[in-house]
This record gives sequence, structure tokens and C-alpha cells, in this order.
Amino acid sequence: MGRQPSAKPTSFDIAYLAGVSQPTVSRALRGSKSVSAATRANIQRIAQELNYTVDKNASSLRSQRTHTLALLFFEDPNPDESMINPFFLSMLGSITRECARRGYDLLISFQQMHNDWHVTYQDSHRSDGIILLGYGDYQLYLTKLEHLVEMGTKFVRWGSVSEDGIGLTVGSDNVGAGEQAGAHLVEIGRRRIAFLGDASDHAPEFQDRYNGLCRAMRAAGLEPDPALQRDAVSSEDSGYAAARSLIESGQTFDAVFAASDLIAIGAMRALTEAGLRLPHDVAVIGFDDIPAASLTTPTLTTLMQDMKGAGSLLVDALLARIDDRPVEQRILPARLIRRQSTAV
Amino acid sequence: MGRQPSAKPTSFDIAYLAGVSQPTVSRALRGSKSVSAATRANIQRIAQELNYTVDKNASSLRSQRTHTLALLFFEDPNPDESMINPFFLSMLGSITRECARRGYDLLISFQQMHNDWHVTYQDSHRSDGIILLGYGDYQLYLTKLEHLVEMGTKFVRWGSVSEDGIGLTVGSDNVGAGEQAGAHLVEIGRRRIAFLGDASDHAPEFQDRYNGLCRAMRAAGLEPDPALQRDAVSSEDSGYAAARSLIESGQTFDAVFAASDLIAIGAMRALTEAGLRLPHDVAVIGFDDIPAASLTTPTLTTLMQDMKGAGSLLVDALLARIDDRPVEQRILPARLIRRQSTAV
DNA sequence: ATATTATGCGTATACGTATACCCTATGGCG
DNA sequence: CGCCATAGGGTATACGTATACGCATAATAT
Repeated sequence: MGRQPSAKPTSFDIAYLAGVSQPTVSRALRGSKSVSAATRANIQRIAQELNYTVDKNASSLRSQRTHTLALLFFEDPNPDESMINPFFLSMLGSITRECARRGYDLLISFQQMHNDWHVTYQDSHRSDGIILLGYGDYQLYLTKLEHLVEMGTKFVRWGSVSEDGIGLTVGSDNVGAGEQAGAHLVEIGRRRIAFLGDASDHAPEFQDRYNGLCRAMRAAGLEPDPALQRDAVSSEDSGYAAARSLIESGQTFDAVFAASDLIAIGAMRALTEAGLRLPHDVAVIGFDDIPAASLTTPTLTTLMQDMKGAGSLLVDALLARIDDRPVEQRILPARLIRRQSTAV
Repeated sequence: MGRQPSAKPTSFDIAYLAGVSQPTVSRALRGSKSVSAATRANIQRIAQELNYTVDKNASSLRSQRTHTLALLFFEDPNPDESMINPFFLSMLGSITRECARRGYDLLISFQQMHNDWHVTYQDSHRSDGIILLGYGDYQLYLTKLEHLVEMGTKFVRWGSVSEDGIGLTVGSDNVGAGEQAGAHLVEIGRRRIAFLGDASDHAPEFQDRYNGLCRAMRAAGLEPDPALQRDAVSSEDSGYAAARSLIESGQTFDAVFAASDLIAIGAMRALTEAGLRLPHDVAVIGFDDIPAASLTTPTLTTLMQDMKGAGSLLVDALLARIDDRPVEQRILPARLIRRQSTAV
């Protein structure tokens, strides 16, 4: 009873009470097998009683391992600052859970493309590695990634998975998903399918989706019409503008495959305003299955990415990278969610 | 050139190059005024050149300050694990930004109401304080909070602001927002206004909103009918069920004030299915202004909470609490967003 | 001119843990 | 009965920084 309740116990306190030395406490709690079962049990009991916790800072300082990962969202600074891509937000849940399961803490930050991630997070020993999520200026982005590789920073990013990519990338099977979308539209009888989304190599994921669409069309004996492709970034406004451009061009089309749900939602607004009936005149497919997709009129058919799988895959891959183990899986399948916007 | 590029520089390296002692480097970089301007400038230049960063673990260990806050979402374990209350998610952006602005890192975690937050985060020196966000089993919740207070844990939570609350709470002006909702419905001629949301003291925020509604009605000479109140938690399904219950009861009503947008969206589905025309037969107001609110049919009138303000207020309050300074502001105003669901 | 105070910095050390290394006792084996 | 391996754990120390304290020198006061 003479102890100060406010003073947090250290491993020395435990050691004293257990009649052993401080290193033995450390060894016992970390599971070293050079401690007898009886001693270990005793130490654990005492630690429990005193509500002892290993000091994270001291532990990290000594072991040079933080058991912390950093999650960086980097998007172009948005006029509406509080707006975050909903798709990435929903990945957050699975990432945090996977981190917790693996005993890792998660630091989170939104970055405006600064130059010093490695300095900020790895060199200052805040985290053992970095998860990168986001779109943005792709060229600028690549430059930064090369820099990270040079600095030996451990990181993994979500994106288009290809062998020549910079650093380690995991992502959905975008080509396969594009094929599913195309096949579905062909199946319901559509012939002239428009694609809304940047198809250049500035947006590899969108490009993959477009390539998948083209492949499905060709497999059905249709030739994709390049005039039916319109660039768009992932936002409602951009989707609206792209659809307007398509409508005003006078091209005929009976389906729209939007590279993201946000684009699709904007496009549906433009199409409806133009007096087109959905899905009768134009069928629409989105990508991501954000919560809003089931609230639109008509509800939006879309490709659902495996968000839960994505989170654990990202964490798995990063931990493998940190421990210099080979990374097993890198690609996740997507699933077609059929709703009213393609129900004819 | 003989230096190892991979070895991270320490304050000793800087000190050696600057011809001073290590503590002087520490003082210079932390802005102590007992270092001459010339020395400081020189040290900063060298640190810059070497890409030196203060080791976070060593710094935190020595100073017993982590400059890190922990954000805890605690909700009842959901069957759909990846579902997070969208309102809290949008608060995330402003919290991270405010932390960054103040030079704090942010740890994030989802908790299933475990007992040991303080152990996990404060006692193990992972963070200086905790931000709590979430609904959940309110009684259980209160017990945990009392425990936190006992342990001397620094924390702040989002919720119903009242003087007798446990710990430090900041939140929206729920009563005032409820009044705005009520006044608006009265203004468009509605007399029999239903409230969907738990009005017991298990959900103080909802209760406040209901009280605000009642106040506005009485101010207009109307007496709220308790039969028009239905309990609901913040989910679509719960809103749907509550609205069904109301419809089946045979009560007449010409407006619904839902305690959250999710409840409102579920209720609108039930109302529409029952053949009621919105807003002609029944006007609907929600709460939160989640992104989906502008996508429903009809679009949803709602009360927008000041999310950006909320984030900075939470961080401000917590930092004040950590430094034992008085907390200035605790209540944020909400704003009525008029959309189609009340446009008559 | 001496006493006083402030300035600028070095010396020593603490923060709490993890690990390399060393030592002792025990048992197995030939 | 001597030899070595092994279990079990102690001793010493490093991780990199921040701070209490002391000590000069210079600036001011008296």
C-alpha cells in the first residue's frame, strides 16, 4: 500500500516483486524460451496485477522496431477539404482491423504530396512502413515513389498491379472486372458502350478497366469505338461533364461503363437531365460499390472490390516487405453487383 | 564521402559537425532561447543537409510526451464489420488535419468496448490523450468512461454537452438544431410531427434533438404528441422499422424528424412503400448531412453539423485538457440544409 | 573597481527496455 | 569420473534524446 498509484510500474518493479532481474521480465513477457514456465507464469501474474504495460517508446528505441504502420492518403488538395474518396475510407476499416489483429498500431495522415514521407515516418522511427492510398497527379506521384525506393523506405501501395511497377503494388483485378462489366452489358444486348474515365497511362487502374471492357467486347465480336471514351477523374462533377460531352457529341450509345461510382453518379445526373431513360435508353455500370450506389435512382449496378481483402492484403504485403519475406498474393477479384441501372 | 548513407544521423553527428555538444543540438532544434542565433542557424543548416530527424521514440521516452493523439471509434460490433458511421468518418478528415497543424501524430483504432484503452494507449505511452467517437451500449459506455476518469486518462468525447457529463464532452447544439428542424416544419405548415430516434437518456444526443423539436412546437402553440415518437438507432433498417411501426399504428402525421440521415433514409423507404408522397403527404428532415442525403429521392432536408469545426474543436479541447488549460468552446451550431423532402 | 546577473554552452545523467555475453548448476554420455 | 551440452537467468550496456546543473565569460550595476 505504500506504492504511488499514479506512478506507472516498470519492468524493474515487476522484477523486484518476482525476485528476478529486469531482463528476465523482458524475456518472459516477450516469450523467450530461455525462461522457465514457472517463472514466466509468475511474472505474467504480477504484471497483470500491477496493470503493467511495456513502454512503447523505450521498447521501440531499443529494438528499433515500432510495430506501427503509417497510412497515407494523398490526394490533390481538394477545394472541399473534408471530402475524401469514399472508397478509400471504406478500406480504412479493414486496414485498422488487420493491423490490430497483427498487433500493429496505425498512424494516419493526409498528405498534400510532400517530399518527406520517409523522413517524417520511417527515418524518425514513427513507423516501420507506409501504406499509400490515393489518386492524384500521377507523374508527380511516380517521382515521389522512385524517391521512396531510393531511400529504402518500406511501403506498399494500392493501384494497378503490373510487374514493372515502382515498389510493391497490390490491387483489384481491374482488367478482369472490366471484362465482367463488358460481358454483362453485352449480355443484356448493348452494342455501343461508352467508357467514362481516363484511359491514358496517367491512370493505370482506369486504363486496365477500359482494356477489360474492350477485351469483353471483342470477345463478343464487337469493336470498341474510341469516340465513346471520355476522360474523367473520380468525382461527380467530372462524371457529369464527361457525360455531357458525350451527349453533345451526338454519338449514339446504349450503355455507359463509368470507371468509378462517383463518375457514374454524375453521369446519371447528366443523362437523366438530357431526357434519357435509365436503363431503358442507356444502361449504366459503376465501379467501387460505395454506399451511395444503392441509393441512386435507379440504383447503380457496379463492381464491388473486395475491401476487406484489400485491407488485409495491404497489411500482409507490407509486413512481408518489412521482414524481407516474399509477397504471395497481390491481386484481388472484383464482383459484379446487379442493380436497376442495368436491369432491362 | 566516407559516411554510410544508410546510417541515420543522430544528434551527436550534428553536434560533431557543428563543433558543439549534443545537448546544444537538442536545444537549438527545440527552440530553446539559451542558444545563440548564430549557433542555432548553423545547427539547423547542418541538420537540413544530413536529412536529420529527431528520433521520435528517444524523444518521447525522455520527455514523456509523445505528441501523438489516439482516435478511438467504438461502436457495437457490427454484423457488417466494414460499416462505419459515415458521420464519424467525415469527422476524420478534419481531425487529422487539425492534428497535423498542431504537430501531432494521430493513432487510430476501432474498439469493441474493451476495458483497457488507457492501458493500451496512455499507460504504454503511445499517446498523450484519446479522442472518443461513437455510439453503442450507453450504460456500458458510461462505466468505461468513469473508469477512464479514475485512471486520470486524458480524453475528450463527442456527444451531448451537459455540465454533469463524465469527462470532457464537446458536440453540436443538438437542442438548437432540433428547434431549427421543428421551426422549419411548422413554417411549412406541418402540425403533427413525428420523431424517429431514441428519446431516452440512453441516447442523450437524440434526446436533445427531440427536446429541441418539442420546444419549437410549443413556441408555435402546438403540443407534441408522444404517440408520434418512435425509438430508433442510427441505421437504415432501424429507421425503416420505426416508420413502419408509425404507419401501422394508424396515427396521422404530416412530417417526420429523423434523428439521423440513416434513420431518415430508411423511413423514406417505408413511407414511399406505404404509398405516401414525399414531401406532399409527409415532409422529412434528417440529421448529419451525409453524402447520401443529396442522392435520395426526394433529396433530403437535413441539419448539417459543422464537421470541420468539430475536428478542430475536439483536438483543441483535448490539447487543453492535456496541458491542464481551461477549455473555451464546447458547442458548435448546426445549419439547416433545405432540400426537396421539405419543399412544398 | 567589485559585486551581480544574464548569456551560452558543456557535463552528467535519466527515460525504460532489449540484447550480447557470461556464469552456474544439472544431466547425459562415454 | 571427467567432459560437454543445455537450461535458466544474471550483468552490463546500448538505443537517442532532453534536462538539471554547473561553469565560464561578458554585461551590467553599485
